[in-house]
Amino acid sequence: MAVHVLAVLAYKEGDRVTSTLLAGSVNTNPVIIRRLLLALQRAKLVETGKGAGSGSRLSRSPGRINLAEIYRSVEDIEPFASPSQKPNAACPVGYCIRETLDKVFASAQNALERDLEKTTLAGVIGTVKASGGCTQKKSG
Amino acid sequence: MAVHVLAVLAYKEGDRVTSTLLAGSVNTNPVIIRRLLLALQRAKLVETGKGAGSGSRLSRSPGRINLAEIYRSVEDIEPFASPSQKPNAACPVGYCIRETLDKVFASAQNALERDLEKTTLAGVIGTVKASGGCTQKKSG
DNA sequence: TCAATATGTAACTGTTATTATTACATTAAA
DNA sequence: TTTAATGTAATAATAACAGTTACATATTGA
Repeated sequence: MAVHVLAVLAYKEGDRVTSTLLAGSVNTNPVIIRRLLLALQRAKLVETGKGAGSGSRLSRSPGRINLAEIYRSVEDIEPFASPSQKPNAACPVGYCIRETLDKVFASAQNALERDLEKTTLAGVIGTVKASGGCTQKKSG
Repeated sequence: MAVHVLAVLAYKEGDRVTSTLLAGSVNTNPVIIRRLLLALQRAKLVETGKGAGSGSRLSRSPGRINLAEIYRSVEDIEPFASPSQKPNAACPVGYCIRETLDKVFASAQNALERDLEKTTLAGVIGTVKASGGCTQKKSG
C-alpha cells in the first residue's frame, strides 16, 4: 500500500496531495493514509505540510527512491516469526536455536532488501505506464 | 517454529518422535505440532506413522534439507501484502500497479529463498552445537 | 480380538495485529 | 477568523494465528 501511495505522489510530481485524495485512490480511510505518511516522513521520503491547501509530496525524485527504502520505512519489524515463545529450557535444541536462526533470517532479510534496491519508484511507474491498459481480466 | 521441530527430529536421527514429545520441546500443544507436521509431510520432509509406538522422523538426512524448503512448506503464501483491497478503478495509478508490484515482489521473494537455500538443517544444528552454552543473557 | 497409543481433524476460544471509523486539537493558509 | 489540512487518541471490526478440548481412525502388540 505504501508503494501505491508513493506512486500516486510521483504522478503528481511536485504537487501537494491531501490524505483525503490519496485515500480515495487506495479506497481506504484518510487516517490510514496519514499514519502511513508519518512513517514515510520519518524515512525522509515525503514532506507533509499542515495548513489549508497543503498536503504531501515526494522529497526526492522517483528515480532516487528505491523499493527497499519504502519497505524498510513501513515494515520496521522482520516478517519472520521470532515470537514471544520461550522454548523449553530442558530441551537441548530449543535452548540455543533462536540465536542461530536469527542470524540466518537476518541474512535472508538482507538478500530480500538487496533485491528490492534494484527497483526504483520511477521504474515501477514506467512499467505501469508501459503496460497501457493493463491485463484487466478480473471479473466484476 | 517449523525449523525448531525439524531440528529436534534431526537430533533423534532415525528415531520416531511423537507429537506430544515435540510439543514439550517447543512448549506448545500437540495439536499445533500435528498441524505443522501435516505441512511438512506434504513437503515430503517428514514421515509420520499412525499407530502405537509410532511418530515422526525426517525423510531425508539433515544435510539434504535446506531452510528454503522448510520456509516454503510452511509459508505457502508470500509475506507481502497483496491484500483483498480493490484499488479505485478511477485512479490511473491504482488501476494497473498491482501486476507490476507482484512481479517485483516475486523477485524479492525469490532472492530471499535463494539465500535460505544456502543453509541446511545440518548446518543449523552444527552451529547450535558449536555455540555450546549459548549467550544466554536473557533476564528471567 | 482387544486394549493401548498416536495421529487427523473439527469446533471453539483466546490473543494479537491490522484496518477502519469517529472525534477532536492544532496548525497554516487565504 | 474562517477554512482546510494534519496529528493523534480511542475504539471497533476483522482477520490470522495459537491454543484447547474432544473424538474418530488407524496401527501396534499382547
